[in-house]
Amino acid sequence: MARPLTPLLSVERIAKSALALVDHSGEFTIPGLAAKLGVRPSSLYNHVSGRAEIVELMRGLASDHIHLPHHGSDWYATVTEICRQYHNSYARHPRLIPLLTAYPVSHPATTRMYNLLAEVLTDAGFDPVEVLKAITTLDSFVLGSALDVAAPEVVWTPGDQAGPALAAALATPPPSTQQRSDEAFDYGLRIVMNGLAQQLDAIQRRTAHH
Amino acid sequence: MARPLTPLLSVERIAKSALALVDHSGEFTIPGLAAKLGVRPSSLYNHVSGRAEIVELMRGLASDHIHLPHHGSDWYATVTEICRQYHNSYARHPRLIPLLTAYPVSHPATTRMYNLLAEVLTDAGFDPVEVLKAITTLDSFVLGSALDVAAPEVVWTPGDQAGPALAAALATPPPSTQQRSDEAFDYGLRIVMNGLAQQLDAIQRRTAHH
DNA sequence: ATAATAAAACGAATGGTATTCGTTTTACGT
DNA sequence: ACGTAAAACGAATACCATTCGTTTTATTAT
Repeated sequence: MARPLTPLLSVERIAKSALALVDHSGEFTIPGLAAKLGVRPSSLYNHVSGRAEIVELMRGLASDHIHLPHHGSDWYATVTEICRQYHNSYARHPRLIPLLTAYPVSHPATTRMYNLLAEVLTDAGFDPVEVLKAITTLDSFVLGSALDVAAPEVVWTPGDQAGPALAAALATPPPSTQQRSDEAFDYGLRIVMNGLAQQLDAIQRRTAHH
Repeated sequence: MARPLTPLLSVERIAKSALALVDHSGEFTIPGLAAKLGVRPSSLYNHVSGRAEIVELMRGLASDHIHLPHHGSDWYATVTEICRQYHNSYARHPRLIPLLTAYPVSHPATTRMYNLLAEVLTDAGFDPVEVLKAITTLDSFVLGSALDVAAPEVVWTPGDQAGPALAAALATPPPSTQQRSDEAFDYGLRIVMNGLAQQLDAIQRRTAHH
């Protein structure tokens, strides 16, 4: 087969197909992707440099759905919304997460988010050295929650190893895996945000005292 | 070569060598492990079922370092210590984390930890349905922090993409990656714990009110 | 228009990985 | 002492990612 009139492939088609493949099957292999695209594996290399780049393209597709809020007057609400957006970008593609955690790369959308977080937290009253830790805290929680979506943890099926307290906690039937995970995220985000608000109070009380 | 007087391999030797390999190089391949053990790849299969089992063995080695505290009277201190132990079991082997996130399996040490957490939180006054969410929150944060250790996020090297607020936050030089990560974990854990304490207050105030 | 260039597919080949199987020697239990 | 099973090996299989050379055709420049 020779060069077709209209190209069978494009970077975008490859990326979208790869993401669809991962979303659907959790697998990601070059032959598998090529088959889905009706093409031979080697053809992909005319458009992308290799597997790693395709993973980055998928990261981009997921990240680009992040819609950052405006820097409003209410830091609590703004940060909450940023985290929700960030979380959703992962939660939409749970099976992608293990691929992304393999190696870290900066993506423009992520950097934009960090910048906005830094601004909002700084304006709220956190001093620079705390801003960094606060961002890391939020980032860790969001990332961890994403993994929880991808890998429904032990807790939910501990079988007979569950003690009385854990068994009692598990007694209430989970509506669905998705909803369970969403509710857990909302709850956890509120916990973290309240912790940060409390920390901010402490800072301001300390400052006012001097 | 035939069966040697004293076996060259054992499950334990394989597991420890594999973990040492991952810790040192981040790579984990059967040929690589066999080479490190001075043995041919196929010999490993006389002791373990395959790559997946070796990963689980490594998970076990990491988890077994978890030393759970006694169920003391101070739920805040006890939960904090559990999380610290949990975190350390990951932080000791950062490069192992991506392998573990690939697919989730329950380990006895983890289940024990969940049980203890459920007990302590229940006794502290959380009702069963909240216990589950609280545990998930803590789990997500610890897991996310582990990923942060494994995959130093964008924040720390945003190059010229950093806005003024983020740049200011980054101005203070990090002593070391390890210490930066540890401090961030301590800070975040305090934030989350304070958030939980506040939530508990709200519960108890609500209960007393009725 | 035509000639040169580059794009975009393919097939074949390379090197790496996980795993299986049969073989051999030897340790161990009866 | 003998049979069995352990524990190494080498060879073979079946993937996977990637590279390279070939072919055909679109595009671009003269």
